[in-house]
Formats: sequence, C-alpha cells, structure tokens
Amino acid sequence: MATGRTHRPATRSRGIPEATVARLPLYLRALTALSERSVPTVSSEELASAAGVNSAKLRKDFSYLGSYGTRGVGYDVEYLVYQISRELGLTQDWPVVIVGIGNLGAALAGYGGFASRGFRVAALIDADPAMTGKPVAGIPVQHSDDLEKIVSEDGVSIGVIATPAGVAQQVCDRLVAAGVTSILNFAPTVLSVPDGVDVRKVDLSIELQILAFHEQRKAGEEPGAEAAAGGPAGAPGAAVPPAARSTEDTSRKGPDGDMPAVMPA
Amino acid sequence: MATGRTHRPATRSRGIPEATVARLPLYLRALTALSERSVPTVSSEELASAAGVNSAKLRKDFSYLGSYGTRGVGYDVEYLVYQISRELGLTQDWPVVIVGIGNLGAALAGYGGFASRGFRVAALIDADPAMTGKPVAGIPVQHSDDLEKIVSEDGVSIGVIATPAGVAQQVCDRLVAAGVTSILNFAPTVLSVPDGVDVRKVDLSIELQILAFHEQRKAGEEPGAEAAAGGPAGAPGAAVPPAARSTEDTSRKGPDGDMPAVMPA
DNA sequence: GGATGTGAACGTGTTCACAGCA
DNA sequence: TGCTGTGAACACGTTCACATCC
Repeated sequence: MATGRTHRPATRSRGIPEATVARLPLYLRALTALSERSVPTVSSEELASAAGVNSAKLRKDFSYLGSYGTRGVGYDVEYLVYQISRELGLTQDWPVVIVGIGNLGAALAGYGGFASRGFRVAALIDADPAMTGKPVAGIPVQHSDDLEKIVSEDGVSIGVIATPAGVAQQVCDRLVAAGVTSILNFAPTVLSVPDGVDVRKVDLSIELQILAFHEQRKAGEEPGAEAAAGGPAGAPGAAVPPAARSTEDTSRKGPDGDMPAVMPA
Repeated sequence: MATGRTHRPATRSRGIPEATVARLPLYLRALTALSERSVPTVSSEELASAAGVNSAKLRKDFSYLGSYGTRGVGYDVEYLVYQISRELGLTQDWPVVIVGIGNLGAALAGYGGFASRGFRVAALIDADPAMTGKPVAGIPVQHSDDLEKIVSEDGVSIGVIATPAGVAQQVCDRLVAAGVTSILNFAPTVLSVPDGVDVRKVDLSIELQILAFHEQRKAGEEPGAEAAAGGPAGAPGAAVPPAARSTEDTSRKGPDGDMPAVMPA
C-alpha cells in the first residue's frame, strides 16, 4: 500500500505483481496452519477460503511463481510453504531493530509472528536513559546513542520505527545513514528517504477513519435504519464544523451538506 | 485493502473510489498541520508533497468530492479540513471499544490520533479478571463478560480486536451479535463476518514480509553488492528448507533455486 | 499567469471461462 | 473427471496534458 517507490520500473527479472506479493504472506500463514495439522495437499478452493481470497486470484498469484501444483489434485502443502518462503526471502535470517520502546514497541518486540518467519529482533532502541538495560520481551533495551553501531555491526537492513511522530524523521535518517534500506513506520508522519530505501507505513488512525467512512454510508443508506433524514444523517452534537468559505458560496458544487454558516476571517 | 465486501456494488450515490477514500485521512492530516500553523491556502502541489502523493492524484481525488478549490489560487485549508472530515464522517462522534488489553491494546488506548479525529474510546475490554478495574491510559478495563452490555448501551458500532489469534473469531462474533458493524482486526487471523459488516486488518508480520521480499531483490540485483552469486544470493545458514516434492522433479518449472533434495512422505 | 478540474491514455489488478493435463 | 494454469475481457487506479476559470 505505501511503498516509497517501486525500485526500478521492471528490472528485467520476472516481475511478480505487487498485489500478489502482498498476498503471499497470507497464503503462507494458511499453509503453515495446514502443515501443522499435517494436511498433505490442498485445492486452490480450500486454500483460498482459508486465506480469505477467491480461488481464481490465488491460482493466478501462484502462476506468477511457477507451476507448482498438480492438475486434478491440488498443491503439496510443504512444497508450497517452501517455495513461498523462498520467494519472500524468509529462508534467510533478517535481523531487525525496533526504535521507540513504548507500548507499541513493546508489543512489537513480543510479537510471536516475527521469530516464526525468519525475523530476529536484533535490538530494541530507545532514547530514554531510564529504559536502557531494562529487558523488554527478554531483550535489553539499548540507548539510541548506539544506534549506528548496532545497525552496522549486526548488518541490520530492516528497521521498525515506533517512536512519536516528532522524532520519526530523524530516527529514519540515522537508520538510513547507518545502512538500513527497509523501514516499517508506525509513526503518523510521511517519511522522506533517498532512492533505494523502501518505506511501508502502518497507521492505526487511518484504518479507523476508513471504517468510519463506510460506517457513515451504512447509516445513510440502510432501508429502515437509525435517525436517517435526508442526506447522510445529521451528525448529533459532536465536533463543531471549523470554518467556512470566505467570499461567495454560490458556485460551490459540494454534492450535499454544503456548509453550516460559520466564518473565519 | 481488506474490506469485507464493497457494501453494494455502486448504490446510486456518487461513488468515491476506495483508493481515494484511503488517501483522505492522509490529506486530512497534512491539512490539519497546515491549519495549526494558520496557513490559509495551499496549492495541490504543496499539499501533495506534504501528504506524500503526487499532485495529479490529489487533484483527481478532490474532484470526486466536489469542486472545492480556486483556480489560480489553491485550496482553502479550513474549508477543506471540514469537507474531508465530513466526507469521512468525522464530524460525528464514534464510540470505539478495544478488546484485548495487552501491550498492543494499551498502545491503542493511549494513541492520540483517535481522540483528535472524532473517535472516543468508549471501553477497554479484557478477558483477564486481574485486569478488570485497572486503568489503562486513564480508562478502567472492563471484563469481557460485559461486552454485549457495553456495546449495546453505548451504541458502539466500531470494534478493535487486539486479542491473541485464538480468540479473535469468537470475540468478533460477540461484537457483531451485539451490534458492531465495523471491525479493525490486529489479530493474525482471517475473520469471517456476515454481510454488511466491514473488516479491516492490520498485520505487522505481513508488512515485514513484504519488506523482506523487496530487500531480497535489492541484494540480488545490485550492481556490486553483498555476496551476490548467480541468482538471488545463496541464503546463509538460517532456516532449513522444509521438504520436497514426492515423486518426480522433472517438469517443475520453478524459475530458479528449485529445491534442495530432501523428502517428506 | 497560475492554478484547478477533468477527459483520455495508460497501466495494474481481478475475474471469467476454458484448455490442458494428471 | 477434477483440478490447475492461463489467455482474454473487464474493472479499477494512475498519469498525462490541456481546457477552463480566477
């Protein structure tokens, strides 16, 4: 969803579509579960429903990886687990640093899904001296003064930023300068990075806002729902609309609910 | 990215593309920052760069909302803040419950980005009796026995699941039964919900896996980089490849790095 | 002049439907 | 027969480039 840039437009190599790459982890998880239950093979139909996609998409996705699978039978679970892992680069060890050990950083440090997928938390880093040395999820927190040393000595190429927004860019700059080339950003800021560095972004409040959008639509369009009047339900006594257009308001073609007459300067 | 279903294909209403909706919160954040600095107007160019998108996309996005903006001048910051907020449904108050108050749940409870966007944490819910009554981020944790009561009494329509994967589906079922129609899921599971309920999913390990994929590519294709041999760098001593195909291995057209000869049953 | 707003071209992703193979 | 693998059709999203209006 938020990759900094697609590295090179289509560097010769058999290009796996980005949308497919984003689903491989989903398939991998479903396959891992099957593997643990010692299921030997799955059909595209079964696997698709376990992963929450439709089977045509799944087959298409797999076709980009190669012709694994057997017609009339399905896919060999173990074999697919390996192929997808390899494709994603999970057959190698990825040391990761987490910067910013608040509640979120701590949650990430203790998240089981990392270790089981080839990711190793190489270090936890925080700027607060009071945290230094304190173990979080069994790993002692190190001070951010040592960030560069940690990254370069451990050959870390993936960094996770879980700091407040205000310091995220400078943490990012230091990580990049020290050699990190992939960043997962939880701070609600747009990070700017040089070419060749990937940034992915996870934003909790954005997700909620998208849900709110759809939620609002439901209320407005339901056959016999809540206090639905004309347009999208007249908001109850909550946030006060900030301000309005200065000069005219003719020619505004805002579809409905134009503006409650208020005024700035 | 992971909406349960597009509610109704295109229910008469002026449809705002999903991709646009997903970017509105981004614009809103950038605009809010400008508003706080009392900037009166922005050009699409300036705003786009603050939000991390290109200006053509931004203008197209805004054109779906209506003709806000003035040719030759730009957009009125306050006005746009209001219009986008309204479009997203943030001018009303959304009570939210968070279920599962571990580190992640606590991080969410304390996350400033909620309150400032019309979201109100109505309740924190956890199954552990030892947590009950304990305040987290200033809000006392309630026991999950009371989930239904809390949801219905407070008119909660958005629920956040931050529980372990094992109980996520049953928490989800209870939330839905109690009246929740939008769910933000942090548990690494595919939730199944009835029609009309939206689910969005945030998965930490998936994001890392996507980064790993690109990271691996970089190493393999860089002009003069790391231990690059032929194909995508021979993985150092890490995860052992799980298993191989049973019968043949002719006819496999796995593009490269086919399989290290091992065997299941 | 200098910006927005938008049709048209393009590219990406999804779905259909069926050929091909075990 | 039953499933995978995939071309072709379609839908969605992005970018270009320019007409339009302040």
